[in-house]
Amino acid sequence: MNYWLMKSEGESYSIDDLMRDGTTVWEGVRNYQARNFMMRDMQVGDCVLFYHSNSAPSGVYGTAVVSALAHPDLSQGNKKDTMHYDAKATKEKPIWYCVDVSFVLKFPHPVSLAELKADHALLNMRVVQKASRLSVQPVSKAHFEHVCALGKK
DNA sequence: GCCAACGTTGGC
DNA sequence: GCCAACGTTGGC
Repeated sequence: MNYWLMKSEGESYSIDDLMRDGTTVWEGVRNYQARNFMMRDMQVGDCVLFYHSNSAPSGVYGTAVVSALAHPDLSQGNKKDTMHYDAKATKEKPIWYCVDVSFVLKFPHPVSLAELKADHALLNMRVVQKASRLSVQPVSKAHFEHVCALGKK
């Protein structure tokens, strides 16, 4: 069982959207490190901190669970999706993969990045480091549980 | 293989 | 909107 933090721009797909949908396909990741975490390390049942970036405030808004192993990201073959289309990918040899993620909980108290940064227990958490751009990051069990405790207050 | 140029991310 | 940090591309 692993623990993760996954980022979404609050404007494009929020915890409320996930609550409504129940499950979503985590399409659109175009970073090899993030892809590799999804492909190699994510298992069904892994716990996810759902992070809103570019939001007011940015921070962790709830939790989710990995509900399907990595599978080809269909948006790589869609020419109309200029952000995600990849001319080097084929159906036989996809480049990009993604998992499915299901809603678990929306925090009554979203934990802002400022709060995460101010908390000494989270000093080594990746998301609080400067310029932490990776959109899929591993999180320790202790950090995961600590953030959940803050969010449930 | 180096590295400059470029595009993207994301906090502020 | 600005800009620093980072990843990728492509010329050499």
